[in-house]
Amino acid sequence: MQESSPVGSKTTSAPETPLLARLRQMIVTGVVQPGDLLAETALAQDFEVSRTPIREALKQLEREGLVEVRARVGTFVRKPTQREIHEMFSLKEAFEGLAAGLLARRGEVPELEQLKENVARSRQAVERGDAELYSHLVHEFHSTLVAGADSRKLSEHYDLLMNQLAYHRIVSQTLSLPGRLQNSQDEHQAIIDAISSKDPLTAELVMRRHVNASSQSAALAALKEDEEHPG
Amino acid sequence: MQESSPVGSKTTSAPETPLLARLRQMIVTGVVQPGDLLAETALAQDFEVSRTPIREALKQLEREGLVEVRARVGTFVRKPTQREIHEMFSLKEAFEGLAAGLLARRGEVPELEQLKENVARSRQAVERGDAELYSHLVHEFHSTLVAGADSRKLSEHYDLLMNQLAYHRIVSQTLSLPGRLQNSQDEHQAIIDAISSKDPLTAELVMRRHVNASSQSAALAALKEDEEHPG
DNA sequence: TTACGATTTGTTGCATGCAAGAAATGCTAG
DNA sequence: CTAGCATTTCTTGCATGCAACAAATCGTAA
Repeated sequence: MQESSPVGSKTTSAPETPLLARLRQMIVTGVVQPGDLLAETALAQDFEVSRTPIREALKQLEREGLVEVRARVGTFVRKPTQREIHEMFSLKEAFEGLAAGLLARRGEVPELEQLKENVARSRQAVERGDAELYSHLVHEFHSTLVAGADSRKLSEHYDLLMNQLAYHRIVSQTLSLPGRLQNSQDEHQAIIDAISSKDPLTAELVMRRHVNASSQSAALAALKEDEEHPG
Repeated sequence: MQESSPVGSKTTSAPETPLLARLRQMIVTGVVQPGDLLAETALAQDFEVSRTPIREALKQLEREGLVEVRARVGTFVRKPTQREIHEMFSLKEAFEGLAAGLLARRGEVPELEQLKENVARSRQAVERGDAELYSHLVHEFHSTLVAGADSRKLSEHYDLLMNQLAYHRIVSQTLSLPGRLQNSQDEHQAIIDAISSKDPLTAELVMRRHVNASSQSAALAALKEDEEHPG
């Protein structure tokens, strides 16, 4: 265990391999679906590398909760349980509430401007009835808000969480929209107001109420979706 | 991308290898210190396995933020930056606040009894002036509280966080505790009271104030420590 | 037809060899 | 003595071979 030099960790660690990113993308976007087998040999051929780097990527995805590696059986795309989804929504509320509070403390930052623009564009999307665009903008709103908290550790945990929730999100999103659309829009505006007035406590409170309301309707939709297409 | 059977993820995924656990333990307990080189070949000989499983473990520890792998240079034990420590304390507050709220909603559960016993034992430790025992009990208090939230996902994120904070904890806690000893004890009691009366909002609020106060004290101690022994 | 056992197939786990590159070392010239 | 360059050493990255095991398949007997 010899000693050496580098103790001051730099600003950030090395960027992850493109291979890992591509595999993760395939899962969260639903290109491969829960239950599908991800065989190392097959992937190695597809990506034109050996099994070794594939293996490393799959191991990481296992830790991220996206796949399940069963020894000497295979690696399978994982589907979160209903309970896990519920737990993850609780965490989402905590993370985004924290982010809103931190952002409110920061004052005038570019992310705040981006949020305002986002709400403006969202309003147009609502008027036009463009559900797809609105969905995209909602996602962007939450991403921007967390990024605006300016906390790398928070972002890491948040990304980890949202990757596991992503597949679930895209299947339930469209279903949960209609009823909550206008409410959601109003809540976004309220969040921005609280942040703009540098009121961290209110910002967090309003944010958490918003996430909670969204989560409940999304969870409801997911449950319905799951009953129709079990397993 | 052929399809297959297992879609219902079981209660839990496979337990991690003992090798990974041992390596992680070496880092969080300070057996190897920030900046130390963890060479794959050397570790392979120590653990009497080939480089392959060592590699996998090190990669995972990199994902957990405990080591930094520099390509074709070496794998080094990582030391969080002051900023990262600050960010992690924010997350700790959010996690434990969430846990306190969830626990307060659960009513009578064994973990609540354990917390009460913990406070009782802590009081004795305070009277005896047993700082080491008290330090241990403080850690146990927080662990039990999070476990009592009964959320696997929360626990996963919390463990991930605390592993990165562990080394920092053992070097700074002994310094930061003495001054806050009685305060900390009172706050623990207040947290239990709120949980016992099934008041989630108060439980979370009190918990967060407690974590915040402890964190500030710890961060201060760490800063002082760091000035004397710069990384 | 059905139940059951042997065999075949498919998968991951691990060991090992080699190459690429970074860093330390030593050597040489001034 | 110092600076700079060549060389050596040490490290990880990747490819590949083989073993262990699980599961599916096929054949056989009742």
